[in-house]
Amino acid sequence: MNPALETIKERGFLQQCTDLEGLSKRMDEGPVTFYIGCDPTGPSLHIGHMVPFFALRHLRDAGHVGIALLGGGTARIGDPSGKTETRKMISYEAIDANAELFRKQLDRFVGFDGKTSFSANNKDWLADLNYIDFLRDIGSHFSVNRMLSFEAYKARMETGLSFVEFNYQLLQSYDFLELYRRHGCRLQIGGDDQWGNIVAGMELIRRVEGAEVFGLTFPLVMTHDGKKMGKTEKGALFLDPAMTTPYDFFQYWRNVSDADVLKFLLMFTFLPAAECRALAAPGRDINAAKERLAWEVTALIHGTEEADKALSGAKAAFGGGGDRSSMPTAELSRARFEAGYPVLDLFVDAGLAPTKSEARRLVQQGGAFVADAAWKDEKAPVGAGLLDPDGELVLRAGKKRYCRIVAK
RNA sequence: GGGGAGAUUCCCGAGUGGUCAAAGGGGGCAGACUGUAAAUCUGUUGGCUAUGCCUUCGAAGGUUCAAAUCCUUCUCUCCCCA
Repeated sequence: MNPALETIKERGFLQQCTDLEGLSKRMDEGPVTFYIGCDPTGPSLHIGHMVPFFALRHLRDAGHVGIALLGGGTARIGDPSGKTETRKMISYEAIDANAELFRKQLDRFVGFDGKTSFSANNKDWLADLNYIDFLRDIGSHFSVNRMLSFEAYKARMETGLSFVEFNYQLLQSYDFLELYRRHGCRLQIGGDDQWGNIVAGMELIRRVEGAEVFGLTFPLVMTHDGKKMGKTEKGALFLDPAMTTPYDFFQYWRNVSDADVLKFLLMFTFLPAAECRALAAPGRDINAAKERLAWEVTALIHGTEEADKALSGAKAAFGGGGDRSSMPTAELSRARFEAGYPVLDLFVDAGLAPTKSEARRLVQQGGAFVADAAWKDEKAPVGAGLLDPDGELVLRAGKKRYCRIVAK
């Protein structure tokens, strides 16, 4: 098999391929142009979006040409694949703004050079489509019977599917065709929920252009206990540091299940596969492997400096040395400590509890720690005497949530 | 266009005049056990100036001493027929 494909497979990115042998042969012959689509439906990419882009880098590094297609046009109607209900419509302005944010984040991760990797936006050819022409030229190639047999639509037959969403597949197929015409794109890669759309695009190109193109999907990445990877209590694991801090991002990886460590090392880092396997080998310190995983992924997304800081902050919090100033920090008024800071307010102000009732529960259940000692009395105020000489104080909620307070 | 069913707290879902901040499950949080893992067990899960007060059962009105529960209008969803 083609070495680039071998890498993809070895690292766990290969779920299905329309013609593995044919694709392999094609890739042996020379650079293949491929694309990944991604609809800008929110203000930031999250880690779940990134799986195909890790693959893009592997393929790109093997000499192939990757296109990141922003779905500025398709986001206007919403993809029903893998969803159980209609997504809310987003304003055109918001989509355009999101697309630009996505493009910047992707540029940072992929490094678009305009030759071996670049971005495109399907708004450029979808926004001004003529309905009649589109039906005539594209729509006539689609069979409703066939579309209804696709798993992506089947699931929605129960809950309802609007006509608009039903057309998503046509637009995505048209994207593939357009990229084939403009850039000679011969391969579309994406999550396994895109299989139906990818195959449809492939068939459209065969009918219209008589050309053979390929599709390849990645497994839907689940944690070993069956949850969607990258989902936290607070929502997804975002790339935007303002939405998910590098520290929290780091902690997510530091806390993955033992059973997921190897899989995540292979998929979300660029460490050689042999090294990944060695790190996660039985008998090796699994926590060291998690720490490495966390550092590597954080460094890829936020840079090595932020990764170092997150690691250092985590070590300080969990008692492994490190630098306390890298811990999550909140600045509070010194005067309030001098007046006696009500504990409940303190935990709320530090961001460790969303409401005072939650803070109260925390204290009552023995999960509130001030300077490493459990605080038992919800009524007792925290005085300035507990601040260390630097005017600092470490609070902890439960076992893992830390906040360093700096009194000013 | 006609007929029917429904909208409950983060999610699913019970509740059909006071005993309802609302059963049960899921999820979350906390405790125990641990390795910042998993599994398991226990507790907890609207807010607050707190033995009480305020907000919440699709929206707005109304009946009543008292409404998630009854009436009116509206919005939305689903199903059947055309």
